[in-house]
Amino acid sequence: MATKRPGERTSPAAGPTDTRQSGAEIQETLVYMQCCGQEAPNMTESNGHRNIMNRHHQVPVFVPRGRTEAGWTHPAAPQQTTTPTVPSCPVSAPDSFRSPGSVEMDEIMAAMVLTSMSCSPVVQSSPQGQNDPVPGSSSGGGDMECGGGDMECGGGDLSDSGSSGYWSWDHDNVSPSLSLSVIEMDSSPDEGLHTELEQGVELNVAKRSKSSFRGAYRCLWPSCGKVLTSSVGMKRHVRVMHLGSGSEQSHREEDFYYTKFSCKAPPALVPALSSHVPWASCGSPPDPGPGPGSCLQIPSSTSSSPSGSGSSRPSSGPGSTPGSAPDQPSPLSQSAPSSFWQTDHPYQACTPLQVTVSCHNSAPCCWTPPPLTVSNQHNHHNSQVVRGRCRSVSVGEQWLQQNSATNRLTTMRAASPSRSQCSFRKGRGEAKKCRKVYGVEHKEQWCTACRWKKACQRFTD
DNA sequence: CTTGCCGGGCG
DNA sequence: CGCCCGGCAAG
Repeated sequence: MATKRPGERTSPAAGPTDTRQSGAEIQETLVYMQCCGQEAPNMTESNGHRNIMNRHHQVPVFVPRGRTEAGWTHPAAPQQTTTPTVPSCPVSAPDSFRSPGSVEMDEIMAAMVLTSMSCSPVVQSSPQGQNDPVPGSSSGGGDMECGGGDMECGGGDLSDSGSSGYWSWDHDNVSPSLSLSVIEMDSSPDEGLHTELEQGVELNVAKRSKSSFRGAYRCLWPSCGKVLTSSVGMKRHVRVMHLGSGSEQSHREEDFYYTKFSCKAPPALVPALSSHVPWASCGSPPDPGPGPGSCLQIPSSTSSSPSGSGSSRPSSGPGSTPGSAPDQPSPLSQSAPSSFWQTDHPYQACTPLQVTVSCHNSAPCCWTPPPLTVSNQHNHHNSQVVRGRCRSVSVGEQWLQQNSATNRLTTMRAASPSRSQCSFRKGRGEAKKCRKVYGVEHKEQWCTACRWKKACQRFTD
């Protein structure tokens, strides 16, 4: 587990997908970055390994586009005097470790990279993608390179942390979203359904992100459905109510626990969708839909990706790509989830096993095994992924439980009549047997089998 | 407890 | 084999 090739995972992170970066955006990014920069030290403290990354961008990875919310920063860095609210004066942050100028450059670079990363996990596989977005940076190629280097380093660090923190991302501050990437990559089989859905989702998300729409934020925490209009507020809510204000990580993780949804879409949908995700991810991950996908999966993935760690930073999560998924335009979201569920389970239950198990008798025996097998198979498929998920993180688990995906499965197992040793003994047939027909008194009229206490030959079922 | 039968033993 | 029966499982 320990070491993983940082380069592979992390560096590629940058996503070509999201290239649209206007000057304005950049500026915004800058602002945030700097704000973060200040924070960085604090955050870093907890995880020694991340230093490198932090230096350049401890950023909340996702840079809120289009809207500058002062709020974004404050939770993290209260001490900070300079209010980022005004995007126009990025330089204002005096605290940064380096001279403003250099910092600026690096930060910009970092920001871009991160931004891109957050947007498209897909990219992970293609390192080149990273650069794509960068071009925008007027600054210098040289910096670019540096940035890349840093990224890599960062990646390494991250991954390391990831490895160690597999079971508890809390430790490393590895946010759930990270896992996403992993899942996506690992997971294999995709079913048409899933794919379709995902595609749809993707599209929707894309649309959404492009067109800044106004929405509300809904807390995804299991039993909490709180809806707030401001992301800041939601973050705060999550942090305070669910994460506990104390933890530093919470700053970044809040993002995962809430989702943005458009006013149109009924909040209810949101949770549903997200809840499904877990399973969905199992089935179809491949399509790493950019940010969006990630958003959806986040909860579940959280747990799953142990190593995943690094690349997709927490950031991107829902927050930045806000809406992440949930609020899709109704139709999709609606259909998707429900279908997921229904399809899913039945499917699981029946599919594999029936085939696998050879039933001599039509009887119960056959049925029994299936569930078990199924579940197992399922797990195997995603092996790590699934397991990780299950085990892992609180949130993920909670989600799962909530949705009872797990529960159902479990239940199935338990419930499944483990008649076990199918002795093939015929259950009591409905047909009357000689004994019943003729009665004990007329034993002589019974068929020989019956007389011999064997299976009745006269009235076979 | 009653039934239906499997598994075996005996001749 | 033909006959019987001990014993188990389902109802």
